[in-house]
Amino acid sequence: MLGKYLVYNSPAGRMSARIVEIEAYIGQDDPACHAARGKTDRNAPMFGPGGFSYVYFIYGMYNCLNFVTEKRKHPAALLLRAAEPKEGIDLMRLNSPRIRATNELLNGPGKLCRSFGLTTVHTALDLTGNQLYLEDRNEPSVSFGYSPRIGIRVGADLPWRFFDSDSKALSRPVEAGKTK
DNA sequence: GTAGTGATTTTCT
DNA sequence: GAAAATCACTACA
Repeated sequence: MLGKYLVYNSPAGRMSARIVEIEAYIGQDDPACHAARGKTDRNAPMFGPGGFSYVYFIYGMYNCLNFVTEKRKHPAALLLRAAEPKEGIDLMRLNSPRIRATNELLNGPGKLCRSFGLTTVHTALDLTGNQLYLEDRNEPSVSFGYSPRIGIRVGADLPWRFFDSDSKALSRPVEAGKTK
């Protein structure tokens, strides 16, 4: 998924961004995964088939966007943490007026959803539709790195965060010795 | 430039 | 009633 393009045809216009940072949340054995304690109203999309969105509300102000990856009854998702704005940058600025640098419009899971205008009404969308989807533009493979996941209190020892180590739009600096 | 802390509300126990 | 897959502001160097 790293290096692919996220496209969102919003009511206000088309926006797209190159994905540069993701985290994996896999199954009921992963203590940090929302699905670890069973199915609830919130995490229900993860228990459905792959290829759907999962948006959840967190910390009273922010939303985070995930892509469901596995088949039915096998909860797993990728959290989109950061991306480089490509199209619709003006629209993103309207949603995040306090952010000045273009590279900072999408460099965090909360900011990514805010700049795109995504909320929980966008959860469980079919990613093969024409509203929210991925595009593979066949760009050269990226130099990627990995690190422990960020912002969680359990399962933080698993190195399931992956990022494009050449990007200037990461949510955290590249740590020494972590690139491949 | 980095480090520390308040904001704010849904969701689950 | 407490915690949460976060962000932005403030203080200080």
